Amino acid sequence: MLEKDFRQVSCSTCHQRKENLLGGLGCDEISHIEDHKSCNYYKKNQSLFIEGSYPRGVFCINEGRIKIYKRGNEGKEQIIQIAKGGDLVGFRAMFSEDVYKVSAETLEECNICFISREDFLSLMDSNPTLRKGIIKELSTELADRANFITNMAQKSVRERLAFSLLLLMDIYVGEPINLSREDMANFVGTATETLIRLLKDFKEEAYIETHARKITVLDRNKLMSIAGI
Amino acid sequence: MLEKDFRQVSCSTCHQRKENLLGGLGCDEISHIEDHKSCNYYKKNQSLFIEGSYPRGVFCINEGRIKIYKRGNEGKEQIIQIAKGGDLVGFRAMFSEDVYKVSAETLEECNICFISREDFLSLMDSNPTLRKGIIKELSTELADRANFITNMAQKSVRERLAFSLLLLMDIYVGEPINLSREDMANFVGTATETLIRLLKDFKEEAYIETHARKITVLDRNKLMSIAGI
DNA sequence: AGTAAAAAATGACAATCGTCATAGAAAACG
DNA sequence: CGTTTTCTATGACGATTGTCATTTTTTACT
Repeated sequence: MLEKDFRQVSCSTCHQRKENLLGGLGCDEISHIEDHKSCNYYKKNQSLFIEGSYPRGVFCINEGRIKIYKRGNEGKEQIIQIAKGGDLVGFRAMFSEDVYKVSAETLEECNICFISREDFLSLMDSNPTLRKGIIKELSTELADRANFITNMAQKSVRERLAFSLLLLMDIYVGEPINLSREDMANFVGTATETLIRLLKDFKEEAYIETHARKITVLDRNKLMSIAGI
Repeated sequence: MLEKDFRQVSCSTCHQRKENLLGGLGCDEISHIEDHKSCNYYKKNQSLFIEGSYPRGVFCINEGRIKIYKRGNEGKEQIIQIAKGGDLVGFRAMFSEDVYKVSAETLEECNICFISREDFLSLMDSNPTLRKGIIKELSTELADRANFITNMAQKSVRERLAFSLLLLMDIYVGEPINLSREDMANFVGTATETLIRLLKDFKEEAYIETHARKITVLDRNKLMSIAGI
């Protein structure tokens, strides 16, 4: 449970910022953001933005996890990415000068700051380090997605589930993976029933254990060999 | 068939350049590239770069088409993108300061210019228009790939084939689509045999016609409704 | 042009996976 | 604390799709 006074976060002391794309900012730049940003508390399952709307700025996650997803034709979500504390979200659409092509929604309680489009773009104009960081981030994500596409096309659901569990371990560091079965299925790219059946297999083979919806990985190496990495 | 004298292309008169990311360059910048770039003729099925190697610059396609692909664990290719005349290729890995995560190979005879990493990066430092163009391009491609992932996860092979044929129409403008069945299958993300069977269905339903390996779309609207767009 | 090699096409078959229906467990809520 | 609702789990079944084997067509090469 998040503290109430957590809701107003200071950029200058934010430990998340020091590790992320905004880590290289100067004091004056930070205080400028500090004065202009807004900081909000979000409940679980709240929407940050939806496909088709115009971006007005970027979201900087201080605490909590969110899903970035796209809806297919029948309305089914495909989760493209799960972002966590420290991640910047929603800047891609801003650069493409177009509407959002994906939606974002909190998976749990979150504290999230918001920096306006104008502030962020002017920061990028004046700060080459930030600029390079952003370009590098975009490029790295493109490579990740090429990999995601290849996995989708060539791996079985079982292999993709093993792969996804390993990815989720890096998102839920030190804690059990805590996603609804439907969200997990939409991340792996399968039907909820199929996902549940395969989780059961993994449980019986003792690669994972579950407590209610929470999943703990017991045999990381085995999952890696199933995932083919 | 490409003319021999096509092989040395001048940037200042290049009609491709005027339409692409390098369209906003100044005269001095162009002449600098002109002096430093190299220009090469490639045969069909020649490699531009492969996964795992370090990028030394960017490729600017003057004429011809190339495939960008990633190999899955069993060695099967997944085609991520097909680039054509005017496209810049291979700059993502350069920005991520890492090895290529994909490979590139010509699909036909090509004329391709090469600009070194140093030249290109310094051009980006000095030219804000180019920089913005690159960032926009990266962002747009990220959105495209989110869509690609969703299609892979949620559409049937038949739907993906219809979708792919529509994409290929934009790559083979005014000419029939000319890809090997294996490459098409690796683009759609299916087995070659399955692809051939579905092409046969489309042929029998008169949505396409084929002459040898070449495919002409007859009923664009029908394909759109199958693809779900 | 003629032959060799590669690519495309077809057939048969099995398995993965999605869908629908329903039961059971957990969570939410007054 | 019990009731409602949501989520998870399981069963049955069929369709889509991948694999292997083989034939036919096209392309490449001398």
